[in-house]
Amino acid sequence: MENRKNQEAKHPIQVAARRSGLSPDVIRVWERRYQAISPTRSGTNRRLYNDEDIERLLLLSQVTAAGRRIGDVAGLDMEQLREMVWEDRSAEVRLPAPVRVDAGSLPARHLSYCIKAVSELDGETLESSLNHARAALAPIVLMEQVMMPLMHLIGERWYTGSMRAAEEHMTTPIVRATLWSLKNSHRAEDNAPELLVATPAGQRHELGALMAAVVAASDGWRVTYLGSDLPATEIAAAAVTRNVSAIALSVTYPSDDPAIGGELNILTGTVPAVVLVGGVASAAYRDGIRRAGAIEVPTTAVLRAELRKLRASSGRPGNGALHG
Amino acid sequence: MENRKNQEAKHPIQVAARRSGLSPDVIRVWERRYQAISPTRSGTNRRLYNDEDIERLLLLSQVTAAGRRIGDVAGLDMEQLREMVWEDRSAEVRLPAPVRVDAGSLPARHLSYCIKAVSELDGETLESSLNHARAALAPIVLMEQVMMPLMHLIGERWYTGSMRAAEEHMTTPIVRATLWSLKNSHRAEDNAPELLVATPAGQRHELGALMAAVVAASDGWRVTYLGSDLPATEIAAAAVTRNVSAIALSVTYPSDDPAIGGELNILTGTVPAVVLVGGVASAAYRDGIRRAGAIEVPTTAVLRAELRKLRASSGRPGNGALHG
DNA sequence: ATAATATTGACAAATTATATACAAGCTTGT
DNA sequence: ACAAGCTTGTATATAATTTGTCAATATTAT
Repeated sequence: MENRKNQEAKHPIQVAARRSGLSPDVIRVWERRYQAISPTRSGTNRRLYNDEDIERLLLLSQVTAAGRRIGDVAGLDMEQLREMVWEDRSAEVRLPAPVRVDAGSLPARHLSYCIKAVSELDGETLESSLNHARAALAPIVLMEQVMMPLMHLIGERWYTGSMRAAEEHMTTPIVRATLWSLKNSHRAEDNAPELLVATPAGQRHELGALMAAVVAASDGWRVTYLGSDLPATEIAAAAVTRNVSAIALSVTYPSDDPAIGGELNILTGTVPAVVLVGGVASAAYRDGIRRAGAIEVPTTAVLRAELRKLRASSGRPGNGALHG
Repeated sequence: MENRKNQEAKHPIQVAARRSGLSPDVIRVWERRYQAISPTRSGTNRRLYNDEDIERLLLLSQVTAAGRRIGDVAGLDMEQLREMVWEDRSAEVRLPAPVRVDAGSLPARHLSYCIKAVSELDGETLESSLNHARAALAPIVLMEQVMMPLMHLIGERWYTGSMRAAEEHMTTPIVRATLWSLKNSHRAEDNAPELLVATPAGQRHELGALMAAVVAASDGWRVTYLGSDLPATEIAAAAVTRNVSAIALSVTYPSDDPAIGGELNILTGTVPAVVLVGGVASAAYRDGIRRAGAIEVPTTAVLRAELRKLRASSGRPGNGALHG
């Protein structure tokens, strides 16, 4: 689907405009003044763009949105433009911080109650155990030292055969509901920065994404939560609609197929927002993440740090990239 | 859906207009000017469209709505049109269409607030709208006249291209959380009958299952909720562990593969519990349900009736007066 | 008979192309 | 710092083209 660019397909200027985010006027004037593209013409003199023309327009709209002048970049070839987009993105990329794990006794006690309830398929008790833990522990501790070990342990026992899938299926909605109410216990202020949280296509486990949502909400962000298994084009569209300054993705399946990289490229290529990627499998995609100009966020602590950095430097860099 | 195209069925132009969203005038002029379709004629010269003609008209209306000119695309074949629709939908970054709703009854008014919030991807407002509706309406009314129409409408608009998948993905977790808290607002008594609620393997939409859980919980059942996409063997194992007297399943995808029937047979064959099957696609599995000895539950009202019958026949005596 | 459909012709609205103008934001030179 | 000039997106005007809608008339359906 990706290398299948159909060079024959000719698109009218309206389609080129919608896909690139530029207005037809700008497309025409870029052609006239700088020969930025050279569409063919129909029998009645209408401009016809092929897929490469449109990709070029998209690249040009990105580099100009990054502050460059159209007159300076109109003559560059595709490869130079692509490289320039990457450079502009990776200017924001920073290296992640180390990780730390702790095994305390109080969280461990709560965890053991939860495990007991799970092994008896007792949803009611699991729910009240989690609520007790929630009252006794800080949200981060609850998530990192109760919920995450709980899910991990269930998965492990399922793998070794001492637990069934049913246990995991009973636990997930309950943990999910607890996370949701945790997230909702924070009310975003009117001028709060906007964050999109989702799980890319093919990734169906959403607890990691919900934890990211909780972290962000507790840090004052307004979070739009899009759940799991959403194609990059949809995430991009939502990001434009909400005009978010950052997107957080959670990945849990490591995959031999580097499609996640392709999805990431779509995102970083079409949306003027910082893309953060976390989840237990994020390390497996490290190269793709870096290449796409996204930021790897291995832990909730790093996520929080990156969010704070973003908020501090929030000059709203890509504010006018796409006009309405 | 796919092999069910009846090539014999001939529809008058009014039907073609309704289904494609085009006016009869436009359909005729597209035929006259561009030979976009070639309907057969009746003995008295009326145009007669078959299902493929109508699908073609629908595709053409979609690609023109995406900015293409009818003169450019009228000659393409079905496959090219389908691909074009797909490409346009995924390449476009903006939200397609406006919304309009009419306010009538009380539930309809709540629904219209929800729809507005959804179309603006405003999760916060959607959530508070649902909470208002929850406070103002009975749970059954909330589910059947607000939540279900809302999800249905979103699906419909996604199908016609005026909404994106992102809207649905934002809405589902919020509706789900509301249902969950609805379910948790009922506390089961110690001697309450036990019910298992899940979605069989391959069925990933869990909202219907959650509604069943709410109905049962509000009727005094202790509900163990197992979420979505769970193989029958797992459901059976959980049913034995919890010693439930009934299992409620929700199916939303109709499938040519009668595997659901096989799954049902596993359940009814291994577990001494009544199996109830509901959900928007339950009618499609009617034969398999009946053959497996399960009960089809087309509506929440029927579900409630069946649950009460079960409780009256096998439940504890002296527990009859819970509520009316 | 009233309503719907078919045919033809015409027309208005929308889109497009081209050229020109203009305003806001920069460089640059002093 | 300030003015002049350049850059760049947007707006206007005009002509050509495309496209949706309407009107008039004849035929058919209910």
